[in-house]
Amino acid sequence: MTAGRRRGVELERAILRAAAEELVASGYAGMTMDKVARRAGTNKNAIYRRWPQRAALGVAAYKYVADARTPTVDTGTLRRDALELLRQANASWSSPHGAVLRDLLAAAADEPALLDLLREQAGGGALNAAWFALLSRAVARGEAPPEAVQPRVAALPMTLLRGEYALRGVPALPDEVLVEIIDEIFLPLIRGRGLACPVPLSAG
Amino acid sequence: MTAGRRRGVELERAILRAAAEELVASGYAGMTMDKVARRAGTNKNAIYRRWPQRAALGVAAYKYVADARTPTVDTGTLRRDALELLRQANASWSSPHGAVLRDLLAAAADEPALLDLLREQAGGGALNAAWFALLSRAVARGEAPPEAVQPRVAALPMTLLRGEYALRGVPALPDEVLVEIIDEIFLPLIRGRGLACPVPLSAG
DNA sequence: CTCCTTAAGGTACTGGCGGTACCCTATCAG
DNA sequence: CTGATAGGGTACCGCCAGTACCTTAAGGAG
Repeated sequence: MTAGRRRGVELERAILRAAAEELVASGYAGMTMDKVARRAGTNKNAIYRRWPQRAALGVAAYKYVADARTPTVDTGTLRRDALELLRQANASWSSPHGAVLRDLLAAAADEPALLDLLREQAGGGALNAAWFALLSRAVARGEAPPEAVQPRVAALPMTLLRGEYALRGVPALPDEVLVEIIDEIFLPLIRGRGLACPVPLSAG
Repeated sequence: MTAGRRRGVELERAILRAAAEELVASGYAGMTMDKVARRAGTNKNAIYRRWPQRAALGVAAYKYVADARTPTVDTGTLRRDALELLRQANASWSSPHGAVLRDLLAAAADEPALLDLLREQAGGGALNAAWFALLSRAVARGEAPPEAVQPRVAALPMTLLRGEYALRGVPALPDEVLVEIIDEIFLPLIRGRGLACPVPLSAG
């Protein structure tokens, strides 16, 4: 056996791998330091030497699994672009990887420092950029008014998706919900932002 | 001293009161059974005889504080109605009472049975009805098209408010955010739902 | 008033957890 | 070869949820 004693990066990877496995197996609440140590074939000391808090290990383990793929779509129409992006997000969130993320988010309610790290992962950077790009293309095609390119509009579908996940339980959202979000809210809003009428539309 | 030994309802109220105080003082995570028992001047037995789980006590304690006021507004215009309702919700959520609710919601991520109870409290019933009433009045006044009276539209402002709370931290949302939610999203959406154009508005 | 059921009080315990201390030992740089 | 570094093993502290067991006050039935 070339066993020897693992050191440095090698051990660190082993710990992260073990932590990630515990995370997907038992959730954050079940990711015990002892269990991670045992699964990694080491002991708590080696873990605490690297991450001072259990929560820090949780975030690190999540990052270790998260592959941070940047979603890109370009189907040619606004509606199909939006639907596709939303479907990708739904698939991602309902995967084990997403379950871990949601679990971590819930668990880290009292650890404000870690919340920031997670929020970034939860759909901050790349995802938002994708929605902006989608809107810009729609404007270029004449499918949407220029006023629609706005942060709050771009973030809306993902916010609604999050809302649905918060409202319902764990399982993946049925596709009809995604279609509703797009057809009942997102697209009507974009249409409505074309009309700059501060005064009610009654009168007519 | 008329001390005596408290029994039945009297003791139950004392426990609930103590639990509620611990809840607002230290959050759900800090609401220890021992601390509740000590504050109530009793012991854990008396608590476990009534609530089999700590989470059950948490929910009961929350209900004990929650006053379940039904919000009602009627200012005469859609925009002011919506803004007022949203401001009330914001004030309620940023109050200690709201902090407890958000804390409980986060903590109960792995207790699905309790989630339902909390979700109801979190703005399910009465609040939704208020938004429906608001929309209906706007339609009656001619301020909104009848197509706007729809569950997803009614729930939208509260969903966005929740989204902002999830995104940012604890503190109360500044009023500009509420105004933006109404002016940039809610009202344009209602306007947009008047135009039933499945085909893009380009072409013109 | 007495007795007896009921429920509250007190205390101690189990088991699991996060986190720390201490000491032993393998590894690697010099 | 040697000494600093870091991994390994183990025991420990304090805290917590939940349980067991016994003592003691309260209140109703007779």
